[in-house]
Amino acid sequence: MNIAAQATTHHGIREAIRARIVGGEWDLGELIPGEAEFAAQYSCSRSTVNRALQALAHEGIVERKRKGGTRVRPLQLPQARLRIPIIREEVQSAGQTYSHRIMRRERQLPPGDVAQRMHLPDDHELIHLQTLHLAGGEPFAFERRWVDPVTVPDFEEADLTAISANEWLIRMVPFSRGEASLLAVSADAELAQMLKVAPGEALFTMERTTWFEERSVTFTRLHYAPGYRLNFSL
Amino acid sequence: MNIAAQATTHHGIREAIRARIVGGEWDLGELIPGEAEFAAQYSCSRSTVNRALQALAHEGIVERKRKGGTRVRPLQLPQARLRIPIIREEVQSAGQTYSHRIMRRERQLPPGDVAQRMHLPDDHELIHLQTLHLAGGEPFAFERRWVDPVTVPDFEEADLTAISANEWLIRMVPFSRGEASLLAVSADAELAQMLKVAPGEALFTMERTTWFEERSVTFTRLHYAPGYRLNFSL
DNA sequence: TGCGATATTATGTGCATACATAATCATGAA
DNA sequence: TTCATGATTATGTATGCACATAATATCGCA
Repeated sequence: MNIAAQATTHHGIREAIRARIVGGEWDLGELIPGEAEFAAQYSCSRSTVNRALQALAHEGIVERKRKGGTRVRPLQLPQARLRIPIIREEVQSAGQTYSHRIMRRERQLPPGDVAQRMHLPDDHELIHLQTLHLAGGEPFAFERRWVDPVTVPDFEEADLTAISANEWLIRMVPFSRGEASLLAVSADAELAQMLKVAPGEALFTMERTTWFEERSVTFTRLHYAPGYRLNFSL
Repeated sequence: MNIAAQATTHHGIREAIRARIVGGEWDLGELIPGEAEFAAQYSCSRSTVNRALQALAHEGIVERKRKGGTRVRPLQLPQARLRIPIIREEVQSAGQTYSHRIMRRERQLPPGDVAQRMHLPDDHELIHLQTLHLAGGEPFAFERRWVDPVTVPDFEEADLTAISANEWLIRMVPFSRGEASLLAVSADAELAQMLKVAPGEALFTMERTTWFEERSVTFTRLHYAPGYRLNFSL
């Protein structure tokens, strides 16, 4: 019933142990054999078993404690690696031609909730950008973005016709960390007009705030046209 | 500017190198020093550097190729680890009391789209369950679930008053893999009544299909009450 | 010059060993 | 009995070494 009888590679052993766990050899929360025991079973060194078990712990399959041993994780909480898609790639990989139109671009005071999410004072001016993303000429998503010109001084003169603001920022300020929320909103009049849908339509929405070393970079609110799904595997 | 000057532990070195990458010491796509070079710089063994760089590669910060060396990843695509919350924990961690009411429970043929998502023929009977999840007595989310009684024969007689179907299934069929989609839907009449909102309201919705070793376990469509946000960090 | 064989090189991996660290268990004194 | 102390034990981690593997560079020959 083993998935495959591999050589004594660390991920061969990882898969072997995973199969035994999934196969129900041990109950949830139960202690599984120690590294030395596995090493003997698979005739490999303890280091190799260690790497295998560490990988399983990293995945959340098992929990390990010094001296406490390794046990099957009691409640297997589903988790997934979610890739935030780049809109252009998303559209193109669906076989459609991508384009975008900048509807608005100006320097202004942000609304209170935006300033709050970016951890900025109310009187801090930001660059406000509205972009309509199109797939095959049809509205795909509408984006409202605020950028902090203090953190990204070059943004104000950036040429955003060839490359979208999102990709421009990723290129200029990589390795920024951030927070994101997913939610559903009803289309207001402006959104309805932009996306060519009826007011009140349910729109899948993603908000993102990103920082680079404690300095706010950008906040975006992205509304997808109806029918959009964000898929991932768990 | 170093995060911290640790000893020569593999994750000390990992963070040191990460800081140098983030600090812009090398351009995007540029080759960074080899393992031997880093080992010399930090006076540790090549194995230790190897682990550190492998971790960074796993994170997507760098790309490694045998003989090709290690280079900073050209386009840093944002990705996140999304934890699918368990509703009870979600409600309780917000300080509210959780409860649920089973509104419906019967064996029936599923709608075509459900059968399709579970990779089942149209004439395969499933257990259909409708549950209202409440936070502090108020509707929090409404769930329609289909369970395959062939894969999970015990489910039909499961006592779902103390424990929710979701947690029951996680306990009985752990380690199942699956797919999920996030989307926005407008409340139909039934949803509006269940969640006590106006028809047409935008509802954040999660669909999940899970399998255990090629056998379908369950498909759920979960509609959250308005105002819900799924938060995560990137 | 063109091309295939060979050498070189950077990462990938396994192993034996040594020591570190944290939690538990056993011991013994108050 | 209770509590402090030290022994025990399982995992965590670093190291030197050997060899595997893949991609590139180089060389030699036609």
